[in-house]
Amino acid sequence: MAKDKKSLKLVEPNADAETRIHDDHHLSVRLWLRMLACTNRIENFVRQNLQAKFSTTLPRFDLMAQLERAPQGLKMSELSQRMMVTGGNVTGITDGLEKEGLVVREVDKTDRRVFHVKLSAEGQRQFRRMAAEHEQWVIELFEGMSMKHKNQLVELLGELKRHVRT
Amino acid sequence: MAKDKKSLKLVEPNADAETRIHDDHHLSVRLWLRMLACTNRIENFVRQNLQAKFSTTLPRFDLMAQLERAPQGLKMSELSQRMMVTGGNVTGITDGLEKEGLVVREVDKTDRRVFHVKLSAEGQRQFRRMAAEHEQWVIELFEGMSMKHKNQLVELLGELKRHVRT
DNA sequence: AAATATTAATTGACACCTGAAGTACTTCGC
DNA sequence: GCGAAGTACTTCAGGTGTCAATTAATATTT
Repeated sequence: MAKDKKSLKLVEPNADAETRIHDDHHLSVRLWLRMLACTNRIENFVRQNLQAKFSTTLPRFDLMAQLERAPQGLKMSELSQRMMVTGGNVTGITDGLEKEGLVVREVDKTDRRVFHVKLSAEGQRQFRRMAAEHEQWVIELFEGMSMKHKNQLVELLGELKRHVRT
Repeated sequence: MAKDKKSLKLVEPNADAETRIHDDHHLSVRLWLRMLACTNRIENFVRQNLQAKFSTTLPRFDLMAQLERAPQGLKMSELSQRMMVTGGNVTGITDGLEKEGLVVREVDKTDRRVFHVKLSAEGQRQFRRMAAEHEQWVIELFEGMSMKHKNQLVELLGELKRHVRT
């Protein structure tokens, strides 16, 4: 049952658009699941290594990494923001690191509500050792991929990050 | 102190290679951090919505999603593999869902160690409602990005996923 | 200055997650 | 058949994560 040309012109563009939209939606979910799978694998690998070689955890490492880049110290709220976790969580991790002497809470002179969290000398030493290894693990994980493709990924993820703001 | 041509030929290519390698290493870490930032944002968004609109959590949703695609049921170990989490964890999440009647554990006829976990009728109903909304959230999050770029991302992440195989 | 609102950090309840140890069952090798 | 090895799942301790409520200090309003 062939349709005449007029009918085709009216109907098919809509059908195509719908197909395109449907594919696009499917594509978004597919993309999200694939992203999740990749990060999970890498995260698991890094976490296992941190545990096996340094008896520490990813959140502890992450917190120390933030502090290493901020020698003047960071407020609890700043850590919370940068680590993208809630404040209560930061309290717990900081407590643990402080108990082990890797981190110190310094009181603010003018606002007694805030702490400036800093790496201790021991914390710096330990972090540097871990960071060097950590970099190797990441390099190893990504070594199968060409620099060109890595650059493309960084670029596309940057775009995504901007769109996902808030 | 100028070096002669022979010396230059020997040394400079190495220097360039080292620079390139260093950039490449830096790039890998940069890429990893950016990936992590993206997935964290999306994950937080989805988790908050699941909590607010369905009073459930991402792991529960994830487990149900796995079961929905496998009407014949999945063993605990299969769930563990597919969700990329440990077995002990799956036990806990399944316990919770079973207690709420969304999931059932059926014993295997021939091997009394294994369970076949399935969605209950109620579980299927509830999951379908959640899945429809979930898809909308994901589409919304990715809507700023062109289909072409999404396809590129899927492609590149697929390559990465293959390389990261344990 | 006193009342009110806002902000920084902590606490507590609950869910997740891992790794290691434990239980129950099946299979292997003789 | 029978004991050892292996497999499927659970349990437990400890760290991570959320949200909501709380405490303490600072800012604002009147």
